[in-house]
Amino acid sequence: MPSVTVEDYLKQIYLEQQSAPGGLVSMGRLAEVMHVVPGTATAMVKSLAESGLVSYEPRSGVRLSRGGERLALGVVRRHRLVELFLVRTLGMDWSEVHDEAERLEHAISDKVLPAIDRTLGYPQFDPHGDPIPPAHGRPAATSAGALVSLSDCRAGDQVRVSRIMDQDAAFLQFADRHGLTPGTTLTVDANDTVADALTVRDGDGRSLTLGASAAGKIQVEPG
Amino acid sequence: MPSVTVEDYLKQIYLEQQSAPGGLVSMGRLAEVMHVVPGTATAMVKSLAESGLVSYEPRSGVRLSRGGERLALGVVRRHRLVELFLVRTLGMDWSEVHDEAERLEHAISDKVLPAIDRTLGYPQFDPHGDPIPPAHGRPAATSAGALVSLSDCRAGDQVRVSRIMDQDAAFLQFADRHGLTPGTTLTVDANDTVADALTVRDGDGRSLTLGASAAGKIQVEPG
DNA sequence: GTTGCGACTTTGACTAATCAAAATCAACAA
DNA sequence: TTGTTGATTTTGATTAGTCAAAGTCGCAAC
Repeated sequence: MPSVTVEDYLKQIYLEQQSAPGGLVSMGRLAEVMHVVPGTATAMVKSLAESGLVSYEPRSGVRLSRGGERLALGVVRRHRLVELFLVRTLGMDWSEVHDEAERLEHAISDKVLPAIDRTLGYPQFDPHGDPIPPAHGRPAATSAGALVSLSDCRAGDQVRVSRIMDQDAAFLQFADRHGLTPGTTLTVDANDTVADALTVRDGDGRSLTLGASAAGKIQVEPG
Repeated sequence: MPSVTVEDYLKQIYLEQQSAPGGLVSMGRLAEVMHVVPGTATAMVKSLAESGLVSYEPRSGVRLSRGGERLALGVVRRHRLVELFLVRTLGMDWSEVHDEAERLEHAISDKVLPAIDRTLGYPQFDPHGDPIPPAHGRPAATSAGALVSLSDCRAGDQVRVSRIMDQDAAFLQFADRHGLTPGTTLTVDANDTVADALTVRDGDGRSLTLGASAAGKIQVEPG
C-alpha cells in the first residue's frame, strides 16, 4: 500500500504532467504544488524512482512510470467520484467538496468505491466537469470534443460551459452564483482584449463581465 | 489537529475504559488492542499525558481526561455514523463496514458529518446496535433500558436482540445469516450450562443453537 | 570564454511512531 | 526476609517525511 504522502505526490505529478511541456515535471513546480521545500521534493522523487513509480532525470524533471500512472489515476478517480458523491448524495456545496475529497480520496477502499460509483450511476464527469478516470485502463483521450478557453471566444460565439479549471472555493462560489456551471449555455457578447474583459449572457438574458484571467479558467465547448 | 494515531489511541482507551475495572486501562491491554508492543504504548501514553488528553499513573494505567474523552467521543461518533451510512446509503454488507469505517473515521470533517447525520435522519444506533454519541455532550447513560447477555437468559425467556458485541466479519456474517440482528425478537428454548449451549427460536419458528461464548456476544433486551 | 543567477541537489538535523531487548518494579510465595 | 515472575518502563535504533542551509550545476548574458 502506498502511503498517503506517496499517493499525493503521484497525483500531483499526474496533474502537472497534463499541462507540462514534454510531460516532464520540474522539482520546483512539484515542490510548489506539494507545499514543501524543493529539497523535500527531490528526496521524495528519488525514493519514488527507486520504487519504480516514476522515472527521474536529475536537474531535468520527473515523469510517471506505467505503474505510477496506474496508482495516480486511481487516486484521481477516487477524488472525483467522491466530489460528485458529496454534491449529489450529501447535498454539499460545489465550492467546498474539493478540500473534503482531498482527505477522503485516501480512505476510500475498493469495496466502497464501486458502491459510490453504482449509487451515482457510473458518471463520467465530476462537478467541475473534470473527467473521472475509468476503473481500468487509461482515460479517454480528451473528455468529449475539443474544449477551448472562454477567454479565446469571440463576440457572437455561442458556447456550453464544460469545465472549471480552478478549485478555489471563492472562485467556485462566484461561478455558481452566476450560473457558470458545467452544462450552462452562454453567448459571448464582447471580448475586449484591450480592456482584458469579456462579457457573456446566459439563457435568461442576464449578462456578466469577467476579467481575462477568470475567463481563462472556464473551458467551453463551442456550438 | 490530533494525528490519526492519536485519535486511534484515544478511541481505544475510551472503548476499553467502558469495560475496565475503575475505568483504568493497563498498558498491556492498550498495547494489545493497538497492535503495538507495550513499550510503544507507554511512550505514546506519556506524550498523550503531556498534551493533557489522558491522566497516566505509571505501572497503574491510563484514563481519558475531559478533553481526551471529547476527542474520543468524536471519533466513535464518526465511526458509527459512517458504519450506518455505508450499510443504509451505499448498501454495503453489515459484516464489512467496520474495517472501512476504521479508515474513514479519520477523514470525515465537521462539514461532511452533519450531512451524513441528516441523510440518515439523526440515528441513535449503528448497525451493530452500538449507541452513536451525540454531537455535543456526553452519551446517554445506557443506550435504552438495561441490556443483558443472551448467555444469561433462561429457557422460556422472550428477548429482543439489541447489540452485537463483536466486529469480526465472520461472526457478523453468521449472525446476519441467522437473523441475529438488532431488532429481532427471539425465544430462548434451552440454556444448558453443562453443555455450554443455548438454543433460540425466531418468529418463524426456526431454531439455532449457539455456544456460550457466541451467545455471550449478543446483548438482548428482556421482554 | 567567463560570470552570475536561479534552479536544483546534498547534507545535517528534527519529529512522530515504531520495535527489540535490557532494566526495573510490584507483588506474591516460600 | 528473599526470591521469582510477569507486567511495565527504559534505552537505543529505525523509518518516513520534513526543513534550513550549504553546495552544485547549467545556461544565458556579456
